[in-house]
This record gives sequence, C-alpha cells and structure tokens, in this order.
Amino acid sequence: MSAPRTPLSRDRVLRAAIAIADADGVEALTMRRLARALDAEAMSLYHHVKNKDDVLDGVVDVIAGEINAAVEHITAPTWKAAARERILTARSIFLRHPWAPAVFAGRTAVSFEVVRYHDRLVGLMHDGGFSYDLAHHALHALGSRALGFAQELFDPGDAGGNADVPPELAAAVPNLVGMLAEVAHDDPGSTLGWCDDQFEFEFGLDLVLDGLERLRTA
Amino acid sequence: MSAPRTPLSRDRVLRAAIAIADADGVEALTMRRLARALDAEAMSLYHHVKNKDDVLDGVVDVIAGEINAAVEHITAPTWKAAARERILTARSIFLRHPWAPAVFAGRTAVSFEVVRYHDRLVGLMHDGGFSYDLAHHALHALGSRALGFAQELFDPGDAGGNADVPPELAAAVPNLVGMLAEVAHDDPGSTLGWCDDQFEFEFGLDLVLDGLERLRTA
DNA sequence: ACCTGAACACCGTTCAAGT
DNA sequence: ACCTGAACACCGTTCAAGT
Repeated sequence: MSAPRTPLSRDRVLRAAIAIADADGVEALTMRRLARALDAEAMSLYHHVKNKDDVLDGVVDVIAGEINAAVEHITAPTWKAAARERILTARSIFLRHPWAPAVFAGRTAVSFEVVRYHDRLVGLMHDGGFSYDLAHHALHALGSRALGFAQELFDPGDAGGNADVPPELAAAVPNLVGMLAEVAHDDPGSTLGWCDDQFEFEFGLDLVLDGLERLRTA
Repeated sequence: MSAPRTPLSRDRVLRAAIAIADADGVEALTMRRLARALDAEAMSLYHHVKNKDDVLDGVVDVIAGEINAAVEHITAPTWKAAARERILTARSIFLRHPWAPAVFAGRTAVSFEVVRYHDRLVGLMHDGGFSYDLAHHALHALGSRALGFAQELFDPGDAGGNADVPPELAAAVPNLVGMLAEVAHDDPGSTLGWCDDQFEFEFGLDLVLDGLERLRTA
C-alpha cells in the first residue's frame, strides 16, 4: 500500500505552496498545511527551506520566473509597444495568482527573477533611446505597475456603488456621489462593478508610458 | 499605590496600537502587547474592538483622519498645485508611520476617512475642469500615490548598488549594471542610497499629474 | 458595564531521536 | 542524508466568572 513517495525538494515545496495559496488564499498557507499537501510532517520542510519567510521569498521567485518565461520572446516595433506587452503579459500571470501581489509587496529580500525582469525592461528602454538615468526614473515611476499590478487603496465602486449607502455618509462625500451619479447616468445598470480593472490598469499604464515617451523625445 | 487608571476606550486602544507600530514595527503589534501598553489584560480589549482586524481597520481610519486634518486648509491656484500639495502632505504623514502603507494596502474594509480623502481629491479635480469620468480614471491611475506612497517592488540601489555583487549575477543583469555604472560615473560616491525616495516619488507623481492635465485640456 | 483568569485551538520553530 | 514525534514559546480568541 505504501506508494513510493516522491522525495521532497525545495522546488516541490514551493510549487505546493503556490497551489495552496491559489486554492485557499495565502492565509491558508501554513507550514503544517504545506507538509500535509506533500504527505510529510511540518518539520521535514525545514530540510529544504530555511523557514516560512524563505518559502514566501521562494514563491515570489518562482512566479517571477514564470513571468520571465512568458515575456521572453516578446518583440515589438517600439520600446513602448514592447514594454506594454510585457507588462500586460505579467499582469495576466497575476490574474491566476490573485494573492501574489500582496506577497510581492510584502517581501524585503531581492528576488533574482524580479531583478532579471527589471533588467530586461531597462534594456528595452535603453535600446529605445532612453538614457540610463531616465530608465532609472521610469522604473520608480512605474513601481509595481512594471510587474503588472496596481495598488488600489480605494475602489469608488466599493464605496458608493451599492444602493444601500447611508444618507449621512452620502452627505459627507458629495463629490463621489456626484461622480457616481454621472457614471450611472451615462451607463445605467452599472452601479455594481462599474470599475473595469483591466481598462483602468491600461489607462494608468498608458498615462505613464506616454509621459515617459514624451520625456524621451524632449 | 494603585493609580486611578484611565478607562479603556476604542480611541485609546487605537492610539496605543499606532504607538507600538511606530516604536517596534507592525509585527510587534499583538493583542497581548497592546493590552500591556494600556496596563490591562488582552481580553479586556475585546470590549472596545471587535478583534485584531478591527484594530487594523481602526488604525487606518485614525491615520487617514490625521491626513485629512493636515490637508484640510490647503488652497492653491490650480487643481494640479492643490492636488500635488495635498498628496505630498499626506506623504509626510506616512514618513512618520513607515509601517502604515503595508497596513493600508492589506485592508479590505473601506475606511470612512480614506473615502473622504478621495472625495476631496475628486472635488478638487472637478472644480479644476475634470469631467467626473476623467476624475474617476485619475483616481485609479494615481492608485496609492493619491495617498502619498508608491509601491516599489524593486530598488535598483538595493540590487546592484553594493560593491559586492557577485560576478555571475552581474553577467545576468547587464542592463542594470550599465545603468548603475552610468549613474556612478555621473555622481561618484553615490553607490549606496543613490535613489532619492522623495525625488523619485515627485517624479512619478508629476508624470501622472501632467498626463492628467493634458487629458483635461484635450 | 467593564474587566479578567484560565483555557482552547492554532501558529512557527527547535531538538533529540530515529532510519 | 533525510525524516519525524514531542515539545516550546508564542498567537488570537472564547467562556465563565468576577467587580
């Protein structure tokens, strides 16, 4: 009955960790749960990863590696088209791992694959006529958007899109109420989910890319 | 000897939580530590906050309230100057609470004070000639930058600024090496900490604000 | 009402012991 | 070498009991 179990390895541990987070969210990712998924004991994991932080660092590196593989062969006639396609491709991978942006943002260790991703982006811009100085500022200006996700602290659709917004709150935020009323008028029936994430991401991305192109040719 | 202790309250709990995070980081913020700071038992806190998530939500609301108070009386001749000053003022508050951006980013509950902050920003833009539709896109394009912080996934200074970068890594990221070499040449002795956070933040902010102004007048 | 001791169900991690 | 049982030092939170 005892199946010949595949031996543990760092790679197997990290892939199991991603599978758990994909299935049940990152808060479900515990050392004990991870061990159970691998048909082992929690303490066995420590022979292949240093500790839980190391698991999270490894997970970031694996996903960034997945992104690098996906963007590797992208070519485009201009730096902007190439950067845009790479970034939207990276974004498509995060759509499969919705918990991952928070993990990427929370890590302090430098991931080799993340560094490599940015290296190629700098190369793209430099080949496209950017000075290294401007490419450097561009990385900062893009921030997490370079890797395909935006940090939204406030979703107007969340705040007032629902019909059950209490009147005293409505009175406190007249401009949002006006904004929502206008959008609802232009596009009736869209009170819920009226923020198209993909559209908004591309809007913000193009705003930055267009601004950078303008600086490049200035 | 028994000093007449100030009774607990939600506000006292939240302010103590901020003080702990300011002093020792957000990972030091536990219910037991919070209780100790208030000279009480951990279980007593539950009479004033629902649970730890409620503490974090409350902390966000208090800090956002602090920001709203700081930006309340800002006036400027143009929408852009006003938005810029509000955002840089918000940023100055986060500099006092370096752990706060991660907490803001991690919360899902909507904070009244965060909503109010964005309401005023929308009002500013609408008064400045934005359609509500453009103001809406602008909020998404600014993302966390509206509240004064940027999510940096990758700091070029971290990755290769240090002199002890191993040669096999250097070979893997030729563009970053080139970029760093050029910057080092232009500004020798700046290998460490050569990314000026404030400058980079303003660079990215102005890129977005200028782009929005261009769309407004288009 | 406000507060608390003891307890419960979890964590990550260490250690000594197994094969 | 690789794996594991038991244990330790923490968590957040519940409950019944105090004032």
